[in-house]
Amino acid sequence: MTRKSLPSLRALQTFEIFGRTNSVSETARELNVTSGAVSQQLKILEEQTGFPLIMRRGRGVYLRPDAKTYHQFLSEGFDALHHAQSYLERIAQNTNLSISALPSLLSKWLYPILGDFQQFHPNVSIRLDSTHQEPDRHLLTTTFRLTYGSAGSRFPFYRELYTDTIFPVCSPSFAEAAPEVWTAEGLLHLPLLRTDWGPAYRSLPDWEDWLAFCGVSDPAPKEVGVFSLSSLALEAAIEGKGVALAQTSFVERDLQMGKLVRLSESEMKLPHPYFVCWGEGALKDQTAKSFLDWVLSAGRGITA
Amino acid sequence: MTRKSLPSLRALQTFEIFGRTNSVSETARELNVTSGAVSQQLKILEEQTGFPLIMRRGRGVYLRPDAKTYHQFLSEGFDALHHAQSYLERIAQNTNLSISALPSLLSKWLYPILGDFQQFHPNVSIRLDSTHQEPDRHLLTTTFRLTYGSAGSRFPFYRELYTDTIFPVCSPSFAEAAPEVWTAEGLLHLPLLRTDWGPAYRSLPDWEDWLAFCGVSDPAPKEVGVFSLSSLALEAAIEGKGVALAQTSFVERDLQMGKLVRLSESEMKLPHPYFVCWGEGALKDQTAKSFLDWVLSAGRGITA
DNA sequence: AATGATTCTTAGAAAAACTAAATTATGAGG
DNA sequence: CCTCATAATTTAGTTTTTCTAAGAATCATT
Repeated sequence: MTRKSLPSLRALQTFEIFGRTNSVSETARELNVTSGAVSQQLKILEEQTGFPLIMRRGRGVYLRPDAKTYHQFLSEGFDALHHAQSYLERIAQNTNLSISALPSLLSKWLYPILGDFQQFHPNVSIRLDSTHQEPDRHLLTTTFRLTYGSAGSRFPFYRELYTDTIFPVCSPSFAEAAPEVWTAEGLLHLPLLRTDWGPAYRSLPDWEDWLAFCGVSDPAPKEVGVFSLSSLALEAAIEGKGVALAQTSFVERDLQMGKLVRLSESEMKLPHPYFVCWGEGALKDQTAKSFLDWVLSAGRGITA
Repeated sequence: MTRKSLPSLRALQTFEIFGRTNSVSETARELNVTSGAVSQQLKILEEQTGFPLIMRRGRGVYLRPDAKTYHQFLSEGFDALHHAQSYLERIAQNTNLSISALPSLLSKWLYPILGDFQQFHPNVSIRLDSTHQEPDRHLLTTTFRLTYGSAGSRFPFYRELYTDTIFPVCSPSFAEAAPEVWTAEGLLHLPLLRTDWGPAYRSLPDWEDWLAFCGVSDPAPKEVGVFSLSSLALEAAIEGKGVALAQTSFVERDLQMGKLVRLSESEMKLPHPYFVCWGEGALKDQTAKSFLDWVLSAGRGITA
């Protein structure tokens, strides 16, 4: 990821302005320096790039034909830097929220309901970060982190959102084609979509746990795919590729819309709850406080 | 066009790397400086922007939530600078031609036939610049300039390309609807598309000149539009908006393709020829020499 | 409590950028 | 052709910025 080193940035900047103005003295004026300084910077750039960028002729100085495209690219770069700068000035007064969450939790639970919050806080710009990677432990880099289980308790402050429950689901057409989906034993010989939670979330129940929970004695299911995110496993189930273990909070909409059917009345509790976490000074901000209240009440909606 | 001043570029660069690595020492490594230097630059950026970008906590340093977007924009900027740099390294060995020409001459004559040249010089990359503005008088900034009349003789070297002739044209459907287009007198009451050549090219003939040339005594034509480029007037004629004065070299294709019809057998010579111009060292390059030969022979094709 | 890894803080050193003034080149105007 | 005005360059010396080095502080881990 390390990039090559650039020529002197000051020289690049000088060259960029010179390319626009085609005049040393005008460039000097824009940079608030003397024309001698500009002259030197241009020479430095030619030395450092090893490329003759400029033609000098008496009292005139001109970009070489080849250098014009180079100059255009540089201009775009400096434009972007200026843009970044004006962005910074804009956000200086705005209220902002930055929320990091586990990918599936974000895409399947928080994001679909986030509109409800924004409706009441239309001027708040929210930055979402979808990552498995837990942020710094003090939560300085993000206002809130939504995560699962023990990961939550490692942050300075945290509160339980809800404890999810799981049950098997599949697409309606799949259920019609394979009536044995309705019994736990029947599942054994069907394609089961498995979620690989990764080393940090080993404790999350998988098909073996579900089958044991249902009293199946020798759980050796047929396996078709390992998905790194539960949202991907659910997509596959919707497409009729097999049966997935779904979390209540993640499939509410898909069940309502008839894209998935629930295959069992009983359900299994996850061993840990989801948490919302924040850092030391986070709640000083009124908007952050509102968000916390809102997200907690949304979490209570799941349990109820 | 003058832009606002940026914070210290070195500080921006340091911050950009820090935002990617999230580590002072790693940033120091990438910049080949000590970590103390990085620490200072980050502080300088915060001072200059007046915005708290970074949270410090013991041995850890973190981007503030708000600063992440700022950092992304900066990253794009530096990406562009790196891109410019790699472009420069790439073109270092290539043969390049840079050609500046009057807009209509470029789009209506040179560009359509340029493929013939490139066919025989496939490795030559050509940069085209379409502008009314004449380049520096020594032609250091562009290899060739194609221009009209006296403008050509102000460059160190120049040769005549061709002297164009003009005649009226309109779309076939327009001619059908208004049979009076075929006589000069008939034109007087039709919508005539006029080209405004600007102060530098006053000598170019307009409708008044054409009507006088045809012997019409009191030329006071009805006028519908002034177009700053002759190529725009031709577009309007093709769309059936009226009658335009066309140059032979600009409408050859449109006549062949039946988009326009020529309304008079006679034609009027332009007072001056087009020129191809170049600067002192230009012909040292073999490719430039080939281009000159080619463009001159293409120009002879018009006169013949 | 010791250890190791990381960052921060200084003072002073090194490098980069700048100024001022002399110098060169050229174009414009008489 | 000569002179004047304009622009850019060069050089020496100064100012500013950036860097290093070494010690202090913080905090997770052992």
